[in-house]
Amino acid sequence: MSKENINLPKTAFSMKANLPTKEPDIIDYWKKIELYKELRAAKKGKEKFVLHDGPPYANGNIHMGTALNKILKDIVVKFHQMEGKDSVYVPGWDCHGLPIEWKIEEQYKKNKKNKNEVPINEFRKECRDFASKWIEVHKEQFQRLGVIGDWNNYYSTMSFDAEAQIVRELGKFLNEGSLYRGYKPVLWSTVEKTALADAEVEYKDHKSDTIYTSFKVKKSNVNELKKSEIIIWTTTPWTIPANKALAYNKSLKYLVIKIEDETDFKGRQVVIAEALLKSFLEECAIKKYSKVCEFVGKDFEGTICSHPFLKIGFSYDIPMLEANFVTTEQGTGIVHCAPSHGPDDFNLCLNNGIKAIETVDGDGKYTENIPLFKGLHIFKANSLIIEKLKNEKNLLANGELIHSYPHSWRSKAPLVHRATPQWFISMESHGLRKKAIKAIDETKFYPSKGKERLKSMIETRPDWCVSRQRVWGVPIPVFLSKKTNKVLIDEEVTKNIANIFEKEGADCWFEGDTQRFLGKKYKNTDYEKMNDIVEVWFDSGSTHSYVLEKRDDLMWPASMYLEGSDQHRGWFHSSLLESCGTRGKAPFKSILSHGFVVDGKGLKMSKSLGNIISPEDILKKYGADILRIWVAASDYAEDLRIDNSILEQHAESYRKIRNTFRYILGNINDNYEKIDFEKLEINKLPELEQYMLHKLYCINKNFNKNFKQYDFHNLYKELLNFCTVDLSAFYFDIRKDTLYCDKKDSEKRKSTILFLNILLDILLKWFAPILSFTTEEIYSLIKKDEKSIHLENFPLIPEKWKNGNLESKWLELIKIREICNSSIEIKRTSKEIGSSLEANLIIKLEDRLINLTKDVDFSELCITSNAVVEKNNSKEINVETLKAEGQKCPVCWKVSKNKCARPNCILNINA
RNA sequence: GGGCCGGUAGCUCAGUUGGUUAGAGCACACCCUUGAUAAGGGUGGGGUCGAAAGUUCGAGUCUUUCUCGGCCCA
Repeated sequence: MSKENINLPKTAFSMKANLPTKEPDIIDYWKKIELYKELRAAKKGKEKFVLHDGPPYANGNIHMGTALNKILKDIVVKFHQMEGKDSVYVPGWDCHGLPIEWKIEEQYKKNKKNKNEVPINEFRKECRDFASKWIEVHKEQFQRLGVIGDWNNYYSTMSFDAEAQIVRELGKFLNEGSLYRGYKPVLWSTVEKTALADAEVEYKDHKSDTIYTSFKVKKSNVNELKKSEIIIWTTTPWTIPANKALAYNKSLKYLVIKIEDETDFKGRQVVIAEALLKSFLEECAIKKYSKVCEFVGKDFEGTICSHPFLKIGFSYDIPMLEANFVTTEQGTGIVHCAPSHGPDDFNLCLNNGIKAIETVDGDGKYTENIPLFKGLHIFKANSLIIEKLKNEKNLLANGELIHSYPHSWRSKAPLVHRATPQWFISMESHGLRKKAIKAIDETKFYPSKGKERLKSMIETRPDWCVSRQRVWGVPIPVFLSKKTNKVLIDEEVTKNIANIFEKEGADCWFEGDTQRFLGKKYKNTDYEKMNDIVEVWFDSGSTHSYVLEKRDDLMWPASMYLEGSDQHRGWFHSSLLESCGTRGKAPFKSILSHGFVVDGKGLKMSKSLGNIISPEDILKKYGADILRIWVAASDYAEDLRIDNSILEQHAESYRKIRNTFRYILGNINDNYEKIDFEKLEINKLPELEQYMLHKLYCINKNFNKNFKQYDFHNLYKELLNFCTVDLSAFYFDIRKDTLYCDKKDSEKRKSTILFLNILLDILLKWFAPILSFTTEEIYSLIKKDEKSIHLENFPLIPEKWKNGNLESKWLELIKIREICNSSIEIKRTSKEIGSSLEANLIIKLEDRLINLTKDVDFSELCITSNAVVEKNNSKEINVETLKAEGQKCPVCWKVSKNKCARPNCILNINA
């Protein structure tokens, strides 16, 4: 009966969220109202914030890392939009490259189709279709996360305009002269028949053949050396036929020893680093020997050796060269150098006038430059080489070694270093390295440690190899003169090629008449068209040129690039180099990098550990808003942990937030009234509401501070704590009495409702970038005429809400309240009372606090039936709890011997 | 193997230039409430700050070594 006399909360906002079924409806709604267009229209002409999307590879379903990245981007974009900026987000995809090519080749293998018999453009079309298919899948998956962007006008690296612009960009390097044709050993896969990018290489254990072999000294300034042989150790016997030099360390100590064992080497003098003598003797099973002499490495200067295969046709001189990469970690202290098969070897030889030649072809077979072995596959050569070395009596020992070795990430086949003609962008010739380092200094990094990470990479990286011997990509638009073998450099030709690509796509490079690329100035019979393609990092590193610069809705440079920390060597890196090379500046003003998603124990997710958790499963079980909370609550500067218990915890927090909204909505009965903050007459409000306004002011201040630093986990934590500590356990609990029991026209109740309206307005906006779905659900409930919460701006909280005096007073009150609670708890545990309304308080305070709190009703604050304040002679706060005696008011449930003080109380009405 | 980054309660995170008994929320336990109810309130337990050594009157904070994890590189 009494329930009719009180105002119980009533709302259409359900307690149960049901996000997995509700969220897709909200996405449909956003599509229907064309939210992205609305967002642009709402901020037309405002300052832009452009988060330029790093294109994910259009291949396979998204994983947690992608989900994290996209949600974080969306949170940043939404924050800036609500800050008042025109915050534009255009998603993009990376489409060219080896992984897709492999997928198509796999299909061919399944269907017993031979790739070499398929016309190149038919193959390319299949790659293109494959990428297109995955773009569509990704689009749905990203939108399901709540990500708002220009999904209808996304960019891709394979669009014709992109392919054309990539040609123009590369042309800039070509025409200025920093793109050069070099001959360098690159990591090569004999299975895929291509050079591999660093990112395409994985290191894992591999069993290699090892040999100790000897090089006879032909000429030396040291007498004892003239009668000696140099010993080398290698894990790649197949490179011996390509040997062109030996390297020593000038500061190491070396020994000449005479072997006495009854072997091929009996009586021969060999040279070895002193530090490695022991292991050498052991591994070569040398028992008897004598020391002849010792000397330091620099004495090797001028020494010339002959090849172990001297007698079977390898008659060229082998000089000994000084190199600081020679160490005493393993081997003999002298390193065999094959300039075609190792970067160190290559550089050392180049500096000494020894050029790398083509020793091994793309299939992994020796070329005609290697006598005796021509046509033999290098992976089958070791045993033959070992046998021949034995025949020549130049093999001391051979064995096997398991060590970390580069492999192709696709085929898992071991890789080799192979000298091939490649296209490079020089880091030095036009000051690229310098420009890039300067650009890094001018960029803001979140977290700041990213700056050093990127810088140290740029400082030490070699020239950028931009060519690949594959087909699915943008062709390197270059012609070589058949007469001079020189590169044709003519801006007009580059421009011409780009314009053709723009209309027809890059496929046309591979078929039809080449004359039209050359124009009228040159004859196609005089030039050879190159068939290499551009590596994909150049594709994506150029997005700033064909996305940021080309689109009217975007701007160059971007406000921010936001990717996983691995992209310091990926997209951040290639974008920086490309842009500094062509424009002298970075294409971004700031970089935000995030860590990796790991499991609950901090281990990376892997099939073998079985700890992989997919976004799809989370969406099905919890919904996107929970995933978004996980992103917001985690510290992205480090790795982000996720597992079921972590998600469960965030789901629990979500329920708390949801119920906070539900309490407000219930008490205002879903009748939201917009309050003008500026016109608010604060002084007319009860002090509690004034204090809560001050609270809002403070939290807003921190909110803005945290946002400025992209410190979302602290921002979210403060909001969550506000909901639990300040609202649920404090303000809401206290004001239940007023809301439920006061007459609707009571001033206090009206003030409470007023505050709840303010609170709802502010909370919705604060949470909108994170809880994109839930806040929209609420918004649609209370604002029938407005389209979306995401079109709103963050609240502007008037300075006059700040009230420092009130804060210090209420901090004291809260302290007293806590002591009261402890006192009540004692009586509760002893079962003397149950509800706090069964208690009366006697609070003893010192004079200072008595004066401070003389207008305070502690029974209201502590939710008890009565509370009296008495003077305390000590500085302590003492509280005594007594069981309230009398009758329980059926309306407000306060226990009293007297009549209820409330005017609308039933007891009074009946009396 | 090398470089960089990190390890604070079961979980997510605070912890200012080294300075009292290391904090918050969640989770947990117990109690209350049944007018936010698959909700709400109260109280409480829980940490040798990854390990060891060192510098210091004093170390979560500085140094070194080790260990575990992550990213990048070879």
